[in-house]
Amino acid sequence: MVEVKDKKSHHHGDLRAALIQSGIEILTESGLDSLTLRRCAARAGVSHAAPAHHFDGVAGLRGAIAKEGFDRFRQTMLKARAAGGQSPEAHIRSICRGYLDFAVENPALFALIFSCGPMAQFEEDMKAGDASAYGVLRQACAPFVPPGADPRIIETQVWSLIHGFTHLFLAGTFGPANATPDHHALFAPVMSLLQKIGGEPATG
Amino acid sequence: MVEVKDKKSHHHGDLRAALIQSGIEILTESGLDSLTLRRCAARAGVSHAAPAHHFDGVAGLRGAIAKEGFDRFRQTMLKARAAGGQSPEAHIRSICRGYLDFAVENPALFALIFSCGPMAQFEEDMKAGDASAYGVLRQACAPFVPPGADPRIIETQVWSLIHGFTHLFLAGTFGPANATPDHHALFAPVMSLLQKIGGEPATG
DNA sequence: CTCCAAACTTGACGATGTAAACTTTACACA
DNA sequence: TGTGTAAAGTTTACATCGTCAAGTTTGGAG
Repeated sequence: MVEVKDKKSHHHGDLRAALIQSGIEILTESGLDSLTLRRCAARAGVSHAAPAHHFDGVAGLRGAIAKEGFDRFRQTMLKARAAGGQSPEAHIRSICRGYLDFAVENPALFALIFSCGPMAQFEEDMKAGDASAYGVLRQACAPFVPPGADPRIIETQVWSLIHGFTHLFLAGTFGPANATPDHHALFAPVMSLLQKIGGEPATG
Repeated sequence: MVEVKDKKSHHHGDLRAALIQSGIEILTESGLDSLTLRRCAARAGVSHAAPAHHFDGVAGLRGAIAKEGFDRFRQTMLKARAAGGQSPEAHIRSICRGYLDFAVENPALFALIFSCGPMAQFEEDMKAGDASAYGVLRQACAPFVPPGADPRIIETQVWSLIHGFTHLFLAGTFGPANATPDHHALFAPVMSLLQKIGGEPATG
């Protein structure tokens, strides 16, 4: 069958993907409170109860959107890494910039990702290593792990730092976010500490 | 401050405070999704539309609860500071422990505090200095600010680190939160980096 | 005592999530 | 080729939610 939806057809083609896409658009345009099963259905051009056949209630839809958002999150960081310098230090810096930029450009989606329960839907991603958004960060931390040390120490420090700054920045803790023309200026303390965390990459 | 006594109400003694208290209880017992105007009203023993006379819609109620939660947050940190050592390093460590502990013990309230728009309701608190939860943290950072330096640099680093760890911990990024008997064990990397951030207090 | 405004109630409306019953379509299978 | 069945989507219904409008109670000022 063709992937183009036939309006005469009772079936949609790929309603699940269409609903996720609609949800992300709604999130971007109208914020987290506007993300609704019925609105997603309407935007996808189906009846209000259609999503029930693809997601387990509104929580299921939110989880699926969060998962898709998590993947776009990862791609943003990969792109940032590729665009910057190629040293281990530059990699960490670029990825953290990508982290912040994604959140600033997709605040509602970012909030959704971190408000879907205990991230249960990413459990397999977390174990998949480099395939997940945090795998990219983990990869960037690896060169700075001293031989024999637990990599999670540095990972925890870097994740906490970049995520905390990003979340607080979105929350307006560092001043009204929309009044800040360049959020990278505020980002300097994080970058400087990042350098201190990394120190010298453990060569070998 | 709220004068509890003479706010002579006709039917209820102090419905506004009762609604906030009911909301916090609902949050603690049933989570963020269960926080509802009607449920708060029912628990406080009033009709479903009574809250409208004290808060501007559900957003107003959430904001008021967040504000009260923010104050309890601050008190938790103050208590932690008083219970620990009295050196500048011990102050920062105790406060960060209080930060994490409050979030672990009140996850829904913590989430609410950081999900109420751009924290507009705390604007005056932010400027009030030590009177706010972040004022306590700011105070603890002060001894480590080099003479003439911008205090916001170290503040940003410490806030981002402790808040990021706390938020990610609640989200389960470091593993299922309920499967972690002692969250302070995971906290070690943060503490070690905190020591590195602080370095030597700028004796003045 | 009268009267008013604040505090609260009642009733209604549209929007939402969800479940059940129904209809259409695709596809395996004979 | 024809048919049955299950998936996919629709329709209807219902409880709950936020919010508004109007009515009712209450305390106190004049």
